[in-house]
Amino acid sequence: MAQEDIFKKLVAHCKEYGFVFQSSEIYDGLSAVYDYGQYGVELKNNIKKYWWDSMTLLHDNVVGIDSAIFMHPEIWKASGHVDAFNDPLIDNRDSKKRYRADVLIEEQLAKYEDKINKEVEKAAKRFGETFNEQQFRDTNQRVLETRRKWTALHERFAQAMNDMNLDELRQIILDEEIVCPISGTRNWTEVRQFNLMFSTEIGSTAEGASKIYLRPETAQGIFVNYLNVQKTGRMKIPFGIAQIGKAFRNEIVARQFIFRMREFEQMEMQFFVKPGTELQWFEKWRDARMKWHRALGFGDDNYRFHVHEKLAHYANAAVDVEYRFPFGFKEVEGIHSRTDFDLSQHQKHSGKKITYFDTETNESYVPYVVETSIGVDRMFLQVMAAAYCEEDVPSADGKSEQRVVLKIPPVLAPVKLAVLPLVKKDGLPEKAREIVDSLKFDFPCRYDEKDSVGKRYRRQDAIGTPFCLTVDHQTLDDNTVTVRNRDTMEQIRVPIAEVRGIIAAKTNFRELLEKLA
RNA sequence: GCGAGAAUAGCUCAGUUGGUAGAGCACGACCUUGCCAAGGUCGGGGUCGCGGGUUCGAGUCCCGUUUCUCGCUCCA
Repeated sequence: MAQEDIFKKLVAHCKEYGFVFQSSEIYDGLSAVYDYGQYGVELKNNIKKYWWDSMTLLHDNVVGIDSAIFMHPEIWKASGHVDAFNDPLIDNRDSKKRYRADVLIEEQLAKYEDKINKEVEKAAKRFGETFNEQQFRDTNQRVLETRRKWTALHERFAQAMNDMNLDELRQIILDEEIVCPISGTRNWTEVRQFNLMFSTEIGSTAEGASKIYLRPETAQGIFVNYLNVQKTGRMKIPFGIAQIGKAFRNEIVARQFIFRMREFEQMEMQFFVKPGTELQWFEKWRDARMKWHRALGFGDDNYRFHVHEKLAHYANAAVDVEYRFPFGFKEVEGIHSRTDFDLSQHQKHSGKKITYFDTETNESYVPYVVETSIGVDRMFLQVMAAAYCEEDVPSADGKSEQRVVLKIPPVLAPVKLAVLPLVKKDGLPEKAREIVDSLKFDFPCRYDEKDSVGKRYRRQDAIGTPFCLTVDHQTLDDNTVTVRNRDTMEQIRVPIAEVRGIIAAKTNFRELLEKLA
């Protein structure tokens, strides 16, 4: 089956079985925003717990925080988001191509510079042989003319960018007769600005409200709390701060289901280190994070690193963990060596000294940062994609049929155990209810008595329940039940008293975390 | 954001030249069977995405709009 088909089925499955719904669906939906359903929220919470525990339990030098979504507007100037997230874009109506208006104008400036250089080069070569005063004057005139144009354009452009005057930017493109490289025409649309940050207002308008942004990443909440945590937690470098929280980006095109959403959740850990040691910590965390992914058992070959060739302005090393999705390898997590960019920027913009005094070396420095940043929603999609299976199984009449099963690692599964009376009579339902009541304090259990037991097994397969416990007539005699394994469909008969221990051992985080320690 | 296509029950879909909406599965109740789904009987559920227009009459034709899919574009 084509990989895209599997992806479509996965999306349909997510909706049909209560994992993910489109936001505001009864009002025709809201683009690129999704809600998690009754099983989705359980899976998502389990993923978050796996990450949180692996960070804060396994490392005594990593602590968590939960910072607010609203932050001081100056933070986004310091971080570079206000500038970087405000690109002016223009479309060519003929080629249907979109360009950054500022880039088009910069290219025009570069053309002038080329022209000047070529003239000068040509003249130097010619006058090396013979000198002609008239030619010299003409060349000089042309160079001066071009240089004048360059200067005028440069000033006009700088002014327009400074004011973010979109009409002026468009006018510059028209005046300079800039054409689309594809269509060669000057049939341009208006210049539009797509601010990737959502904004709202804080304070009552009567008293003069001020613009405030919904954070486009959670990292800055950690950076601005660096001093608080370091001091109150008596943290010594190296140490890390972990955070799970929502972030918001007004994506121009946000598609591919929950892979790219306008409102999404990040799990980020910023690890503060001594300058000069950042690359070895970068490597350590890169490997630790890969281990975390592979410990889930979806197959080591389905993960790979993607090393960034082009680095963001703040980074001196960056790598992605990619997973083989049905639509190709895609980024799930990023590990970045962010240098001291963020803390230095906040030091500059806030005017507060953000340095660490190292008592071992008696040095004072701005710490370097190694970041691990993973999207909860992408991780959720990755688990669902990896878990979704269509299997041929033998049916009662000897033929083969298909079952859809989510092979979610038991520790992440939304429901751990389904308790099923074999028949809906003879006191079996009552006995089954009794078992649910005794186990519901330990892990999520579900009771189901509707339809044949085979059908109930399939329903549990579809939501990834790792174990089904069946109460039959023998149970009433000797207090034993059968426990069915989701993946092998094999059953074992065990005393009721042992069920709690068996299920708990397989669904506890301890076993998984021990692989990472 | 641009272009093309689509939208009818929870899901998958049918619905003729315009004449007051159907199937299968799913769901609920009861009966029956009883360890790997789809026996029987009965039942609930749709202002046909939304808003206008044409018409005696619109699921069907026209316009707008929203959402989705695909392509382009974008993507710290």
